[in-house]
Amino acid sequence: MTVRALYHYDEIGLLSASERTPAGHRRYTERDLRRLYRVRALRALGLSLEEIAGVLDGAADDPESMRELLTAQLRRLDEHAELIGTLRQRIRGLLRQAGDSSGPDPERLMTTLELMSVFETYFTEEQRERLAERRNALGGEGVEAARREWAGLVEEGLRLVETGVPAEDERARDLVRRWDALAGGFHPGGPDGERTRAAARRMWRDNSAEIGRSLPWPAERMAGLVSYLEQARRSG
Amino acid sequence: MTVRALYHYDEIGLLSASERTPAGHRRYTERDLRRLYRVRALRALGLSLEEIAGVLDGAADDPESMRELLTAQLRRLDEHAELIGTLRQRIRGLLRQAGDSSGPDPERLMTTLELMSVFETYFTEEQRERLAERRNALGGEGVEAARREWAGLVEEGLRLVETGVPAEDERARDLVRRWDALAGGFHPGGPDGERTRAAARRMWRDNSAEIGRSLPWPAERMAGLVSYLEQARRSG
DNA sequence: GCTACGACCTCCCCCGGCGGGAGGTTCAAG
DNA sequence: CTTGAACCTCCCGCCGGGGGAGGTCGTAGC
Repeated sequence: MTVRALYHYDEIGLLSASERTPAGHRRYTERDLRRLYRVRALRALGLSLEEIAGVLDGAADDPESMRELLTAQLRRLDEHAELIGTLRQRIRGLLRQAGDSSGPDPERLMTTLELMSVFETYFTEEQRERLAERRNALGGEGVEAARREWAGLVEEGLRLVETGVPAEDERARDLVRRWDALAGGFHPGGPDGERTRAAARRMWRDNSAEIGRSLPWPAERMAGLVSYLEQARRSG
Repeated sequence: MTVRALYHYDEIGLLSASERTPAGHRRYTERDLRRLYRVRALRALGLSLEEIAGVLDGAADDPESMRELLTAQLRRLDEHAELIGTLRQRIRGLLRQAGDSSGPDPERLMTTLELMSVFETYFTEEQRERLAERRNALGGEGVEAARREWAGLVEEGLRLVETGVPAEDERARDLVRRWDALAGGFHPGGPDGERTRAAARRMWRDNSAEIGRSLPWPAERMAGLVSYLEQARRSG
């Protein structure tokens, strides 16, 4: 406990010495001291000074307020703990990614970071949770199989683009259908799924270069493919 | 993302638009945008802007810095999670105390809070952990038995005080010995135990009224008993 | 009684990570 | 040409105090 904290409590009216010596020095009475003890204990539980003032001044009127405050604080702590848990998971994932290949690859790590940010820009937290649920439901091999299948679709699409097949061609439209079916496995059902699908298309359209950076194909070829597929989708 | 945050990043030199229009409007280039993505992702992991600036500007020189930063952050999050865990335990304990008796008893709750603060004043965090270990080792019934035995000692001591038996009397010194033996079960062994014992005596001496408030005997009688025992201890 | 030296006082600026507003300029659509 | 939105700079505010300047007070030793 520093004297600055006491001055601060005095300033904000949370706890002031009820007496002063003629010279102006603060004299804390027994009652002040007891109030200080309560303040410190409640601070140590993570309550704000404002909340503490409220419960200490209003507790006489409403004996329930204390319990309400504590349960509310418990909820806040629970939420906070959950947040910390997800952050730990994420950081561990990043460290695994950075550490599993023999040489550390800061470029790949940075790209992953960028993609995390792009993801959070286009999907709400709720949507990201739904998507994570779907991904977990598919399991590791399911995701890996989808990735391989998708790689085949990309190769096929790049061939269509670069051999000059128009986007209105039935082959392009069929590719779009298979592409969307594959992506569909990662989206939740119902109107939520439609929303995440739309968000994903926006994300691809606005950031195909950025996303392409994490893929084995050159970013500009991916960008071309994305706009080609978009055109084919509109035409169908 | 608000524009204020971008201005702030500019101000502290973390991220500034590399170009400006003739009118002075910021133009963020593709590279700026990628840097922004990294900043946002690292912020979302709980890193400070200063740390982010450090790792983004120094990562080229030292590819290890990123990993170090992430592991350090992981440690911080672990500590934070542990703190939150203990706070939750405490709050749950307080809520139990407030809720088990039929009517809520805010006075008792307040007294408990005061005692928590007094405890934290006299024992370091490490010492409190040791004491908690000992208490857990004794178990619930062990603590309850000690409490009953101790109540007997208090009654005995109050009789000695109030019948005028001098503190130098053998009966008083014997009481002190049994008192200390009982308390000894709650203290760790070795020099640590000596330190926590000394801290406990200081706490009793300075705050017998405060502590007595939580006991079934009047505070001033407990205060008298404490100073009597102290005198007896010195005389022996 | 005098003189150190510590403890206390008030007043003010500082941290991080922005939010919000005032007051002015610029841009794009109608 | 106007109008409304977007942008700019500059400044004050939050929370829980930390730290220092510059002055006063209290007490212990000589």
